[in-house]
Amino acid sequence: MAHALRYEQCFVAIARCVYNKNMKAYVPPIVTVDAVIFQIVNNRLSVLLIERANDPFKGAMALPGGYSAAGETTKECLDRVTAKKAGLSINSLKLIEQLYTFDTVARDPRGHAVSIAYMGCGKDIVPIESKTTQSPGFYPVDNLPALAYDHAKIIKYAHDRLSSKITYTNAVFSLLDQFFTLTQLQQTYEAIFGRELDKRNFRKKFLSLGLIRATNEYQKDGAHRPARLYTFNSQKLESLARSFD
Amino acid sequence: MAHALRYEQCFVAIARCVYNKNMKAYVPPIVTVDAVIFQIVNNRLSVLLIERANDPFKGAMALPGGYSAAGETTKECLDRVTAKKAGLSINSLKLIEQLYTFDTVARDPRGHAVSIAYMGCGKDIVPIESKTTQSPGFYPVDNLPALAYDHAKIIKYAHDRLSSKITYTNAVFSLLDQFFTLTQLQQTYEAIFGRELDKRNFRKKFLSLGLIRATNEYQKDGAHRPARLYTFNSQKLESLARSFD
DNA sequence: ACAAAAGTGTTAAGAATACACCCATGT
DNA sequence: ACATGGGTGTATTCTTAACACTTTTGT
Repeated sequence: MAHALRYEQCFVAIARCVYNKNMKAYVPPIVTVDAVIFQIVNNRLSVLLIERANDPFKGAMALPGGYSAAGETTKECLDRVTAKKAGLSINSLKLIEQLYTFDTVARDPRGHAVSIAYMGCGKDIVPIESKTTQSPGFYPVDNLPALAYDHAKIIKYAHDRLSSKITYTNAVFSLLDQFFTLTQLQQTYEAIFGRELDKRNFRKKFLSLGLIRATNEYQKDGAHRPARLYTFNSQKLESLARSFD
Repeated sequence: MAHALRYEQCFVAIARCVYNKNMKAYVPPIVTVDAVIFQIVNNRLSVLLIERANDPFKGAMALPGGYSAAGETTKECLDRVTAKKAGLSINSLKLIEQLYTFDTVARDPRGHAVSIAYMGCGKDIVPIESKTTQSPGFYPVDNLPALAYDHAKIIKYAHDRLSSKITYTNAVFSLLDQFFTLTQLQQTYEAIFGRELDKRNFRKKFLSLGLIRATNEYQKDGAHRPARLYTFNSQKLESLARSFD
């Protein structure tokens, strides 16, 4: 009975969605979420992938994602599915934002799916494996394996968004430790842009933006002069006075 | 029987979405689309609104929008609902792009709805009224009536997107006629930014971008010197070499 | 002493800003 | 002739881009 009631509620929900073109009843599209989670690994921009446990695309690498249910926001849904499949909570990220909603009818072989993609960034993210995780791991974006669905396109979209985001906001903070050297900062930009920047110009310009401040700490890191550590004035996303690069 | 079969298919669709947290069955969220359609009216940025025919928010002004069904892309859905409720096809727009997906659980009083918002721009758009249209009209964004749902927030989001879009792309073309004067171009920027620009600097900079070319035509428009007409080299969205303003 | 990365300044070219008058037309 | 909006240039400041050597440390 309780079940019957719920199914009736489903019917009500569907009935609202029904659209009578050509007198045919339509079902609502399935809503899924997908996460593009970046971090810097060995000075390379890398993205979190899992290995699909089931068909379709069983065995292929894919972004962590899953079905959304009514009553949870898509962000809550995202947290649930990344925790389950990739062993990490989006709360451990320093930045998470909605990217784009991908909706080609033929996208998912099982039927029409609307996928709301999010982009997240963090530092020193380590997936915690469990019975439900599917071999999560980070893969450099410039050398990705074959991917399920249209996930290669989604990753490219996220990478493009991140590239432009770091030019007009302080979004790099999300890929760095709280304290970092100017070289680490520059290498993060270079990893995302995929090209080298001039050291003197980079430092001059970045310091002039007033986003970061020097600390009195130094990082000793081998047989060379120690590097001064800097920190962001704000760990929240802010727009730059003038855009970068 | 045919109906029973379809409902079964619905169940299958829902069953895929069911998520058993706390052993409760969940229904998928409802997917809707909303259109933020801009045009310049009397040198003011204006947005297309309809008057809601039904509850909730019956009688209030709202963005045209409606339920998405499986088997159509969200853009196809958008075209269908704007044609029905506002009497215009999105094909009559010079620009249409997906904005953001709004998904707060409490957004729609009827239940959890995920709304995929699109932004469109055009010139000389005239809604064609029919039995299904709901008093469509354009309202200046700086003087909007009370709006249903969270549509005020969606319009602000679209306006912000448009403001930044015209600084790093040639997107203004979508709000202008094929041939236009530099004053019209400047007024379009001013209407979107909500502030005045210097005439000489504006012209110098815009012409230096190489996006438009002068024609040999002039627009005579009253008791003053006729204005030269210009045209965009491309009517497709392109990025600017350096950003504007 | 040497290897390795950190740190630092100048010059030249280009872009942004501020600002005021003459031009062509219709009445 | 006058009212109206169209059209134009210069000087200053700021920003960008190109470019090479010295400093500090560990071995």
